[in-house]
Amino acid sequence: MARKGEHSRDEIRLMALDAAENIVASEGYDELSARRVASAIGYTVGTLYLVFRNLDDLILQVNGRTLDKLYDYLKAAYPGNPQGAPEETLKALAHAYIAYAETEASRWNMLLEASIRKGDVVPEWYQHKVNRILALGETAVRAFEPDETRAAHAARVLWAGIYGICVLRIRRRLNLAGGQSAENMATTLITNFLRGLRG
Amino acid sequence: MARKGEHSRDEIRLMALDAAENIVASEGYDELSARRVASAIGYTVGTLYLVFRNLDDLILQVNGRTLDKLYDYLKAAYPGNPQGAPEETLKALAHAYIAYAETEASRWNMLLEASIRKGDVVPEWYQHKVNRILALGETAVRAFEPDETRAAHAARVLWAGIYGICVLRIRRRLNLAGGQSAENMATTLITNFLRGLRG
DNA sequence: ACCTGAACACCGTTCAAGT
DNA sequence: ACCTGAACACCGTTCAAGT
Repeated sequence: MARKGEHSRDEIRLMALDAAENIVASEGYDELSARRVASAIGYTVGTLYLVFRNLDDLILQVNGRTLDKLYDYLKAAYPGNPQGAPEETLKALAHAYIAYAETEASRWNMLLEASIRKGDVVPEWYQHKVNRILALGETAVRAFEPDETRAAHAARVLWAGIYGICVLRIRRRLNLAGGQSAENMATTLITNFLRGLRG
Repeated sequence: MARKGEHSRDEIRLMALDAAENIVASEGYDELSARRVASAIGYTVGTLYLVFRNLDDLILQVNGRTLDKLYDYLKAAYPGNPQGAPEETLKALAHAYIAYAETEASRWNMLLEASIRKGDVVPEWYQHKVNRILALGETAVRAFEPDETRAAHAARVLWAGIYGICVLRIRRRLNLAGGQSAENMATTLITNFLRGLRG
């Protein structure tokens, strides 16, 4: 199939990431394997290990792209001027986050599945992508909590809450009670938390 | 090894669940496999499939036992009379939940790892065990929200928040900022949410 | 230099065959 | 009746060998 020098190392890398995303999107995370990615791009498994450290590395890089897409998605939902109505801004952000987790369920689920092998640490570039997303909410929270450290703390707590709701939704653990939607739960969370923060 | 009739079907079942818990506790969820469980109890893999539908079924049953243990653990931390100070009760519950997730990290992580194969539904007995845990918080929330439906909703939102914090902790995604502990985050969440609920 | 192909040590699941 | 053992169709990862 693929002959020598037909694709650069970076081309192979991008082809592999695309292929991985397609497999996960169409058949689910469980169907993702190094062998399947390799055959999808017309290379042997061995080749993948010239480009990625291992399968976890490939997954981490797919997740990096997902975090970028999520960031863009949230930015688009961000209603212009945060000075206007910070509470509405936060709700819009949360609902956009939930909408992304839902419409791109396989991709978002992959963020959750990615396990950190013991000893490994989340790389710095990955942390950066996460922090950029958190920063979106932080700005809005500062309207309620001027102290920067406390605002950062509060924003993270809120985000963890929305995150928990999404995990329960994606893991299908939310049909426990009277079918409350993730959106309703997020609204309840934000409304009460911010009212409490105001004093 | 094991000869005919040496153990009843139910004995084999319990031996397998114990063995699975030991493997996960000592070597992590990734090391759990049907073959390893089988050899740990001195039977062939095939035997496991006489007792369990498949590996996911085995995992689900281990998780059922974990939910029971978690329930007992939370009950023990429950400070007697909820009439006394409901906010303290909720904080005690949340901190106990976090403490369990931390001290029994491998077990709690397994609850999260268990994926619902598409088409499958969480069985009724499992739902029941989850609901029993949620009910603990619900009672305390009713002091702030007399309406039963709304109290149930609020309790679930709070629980989802604590859950999210625990997921982030277990997935090692919490060392993002100034090392805020899960306990601090839970306290912030509960304090503000309840203050908001009060009006 | 770049990639292959086979090997190693594993998987989950099934089921004819043995005791 | 109860359990085995081998088979099937897969894994992740490595690395000598080919072009």
